[in-house]
Amino acid sequence: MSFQSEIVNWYLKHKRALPWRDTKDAYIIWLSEVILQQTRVEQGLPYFNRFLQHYPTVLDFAAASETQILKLWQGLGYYSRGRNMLFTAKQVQDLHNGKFPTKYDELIKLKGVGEYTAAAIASFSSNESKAVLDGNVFRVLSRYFGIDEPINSSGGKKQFLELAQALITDQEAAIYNQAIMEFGALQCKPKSPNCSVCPVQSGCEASKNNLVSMLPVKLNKLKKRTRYFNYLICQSDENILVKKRSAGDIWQELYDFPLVETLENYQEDQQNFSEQLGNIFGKDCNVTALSQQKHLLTHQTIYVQFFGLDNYIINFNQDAEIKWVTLREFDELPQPKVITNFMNTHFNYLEKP
DNA sequence: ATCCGGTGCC
DNA sequence: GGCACCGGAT
Repeated sequence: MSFQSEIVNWYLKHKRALPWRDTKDAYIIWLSEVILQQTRVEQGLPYFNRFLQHYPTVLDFAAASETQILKLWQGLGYYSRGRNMLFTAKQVQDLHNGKFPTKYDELIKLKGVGEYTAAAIASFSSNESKAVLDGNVFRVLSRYFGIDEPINSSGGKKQFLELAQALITDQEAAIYNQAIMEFGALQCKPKSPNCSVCPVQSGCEASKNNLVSMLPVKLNKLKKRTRYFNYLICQSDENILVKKRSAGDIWQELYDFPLVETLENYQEDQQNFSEQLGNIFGKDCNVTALSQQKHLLTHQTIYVQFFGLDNYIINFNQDAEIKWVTLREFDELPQPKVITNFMNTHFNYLEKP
C-alpha cells in the first residue's frame, strides 16, 4: 500500500472528532485555520466555538467591531490574526458578495491567509489539490523520506513543497491533507514518537537509520543580542588609558578602553551608567559624549558610544586590566575594528604615510 | 530556560 | 531573507 493510503487509513481510524472537520464551508474552515495558526488544537478549540457562536457567517463577522473581535480573541496571542480576520471578512463581504473564496489563487490574496492556510481552505472546501505544508508535514516528510535539508532554509522549503505537492492526489486532496497533519500531530510527534505502532515504519528512512530524533533539521536562527558599549576615553598628553579584554566575551585579548556596558542607550539607562562610571572614575567625574557608531557582528548588534573624560580619579583596583600606554604604543596593540576606526578619526595625526 | 509555530512587513 | 508577533508545553 502506498504511503498516502497508509496515512489516510491511519487517519480514518485515529482522527480526533473536531467541529471544523467534515464541513465544506470555507468560512468555517478559515475561522478554524486562522485560530489554529501557531496554536494548539486544545487551546484553539474553545475560541473556535465562541467565534462561530457569535459570528455564524462571514457577514456576521464583517459586522463586528475590532474591539469585539479582540475581546473574543483575548488570551489567544498573536492579535494581528484577529485584526486581519476582520479586515478579510469585510473584504469578502465587499469584493466577493459575502461568499468566502474556495480557490487557492483567491484565498492567497486575503490578509492573514498565507500559503499554508490558502492550501488548507482550498483543499478542505473544494478539494483543490494544493498540498499543505505546516510543521507537521515538514516533520513527517523529512523523517519518512530521510531528508536532512533544513526546513527553515529557502532551498529546504522549496524541496519540501515540491515533494508534498507530488504526493497529493486530486481525488483525495482534502482527506490526505488532513490525514498527514493529524498523523504528524498525534503519531509522528516532535518528541518521542511511538514508532513501534507506526503504520509506515517499514518504509521510514529515519526509522531505518535511527535518525528519528535528528529529523527534521532546523537551522538555529541566531538570535542577535543588542548591546550598548560606552567607552571612556581617558587621555593625558600622549598617554591614553586602555583595557585588555578578557575571556568570556567578544574580542578576547584585544585592547579597547575602559567600558561601561548598559542595557539600553546610556541616556535611557542613566542611573546604571552613572553608577558604573563612578565606580571606575570617581563620583565626581565629568564626561562629554563624542562620536557614536553601530557595530554589527554575526550574533550581536553593538551600539558604541565614545565619551571624553574631563575630571576623574582612576580606581585602578577596580580592574587590573586597565593601564596607561602612549598613543604610539596603543597603535601597536591589537584592537577591535570599532576602536581602530575611532582612533583614526580622533587621532589622525598618528596615521602612517 | 528553551522550544514550537504561520504571516506580515521590512 | 529575517525578524516581530504571543502563549503554552516541556
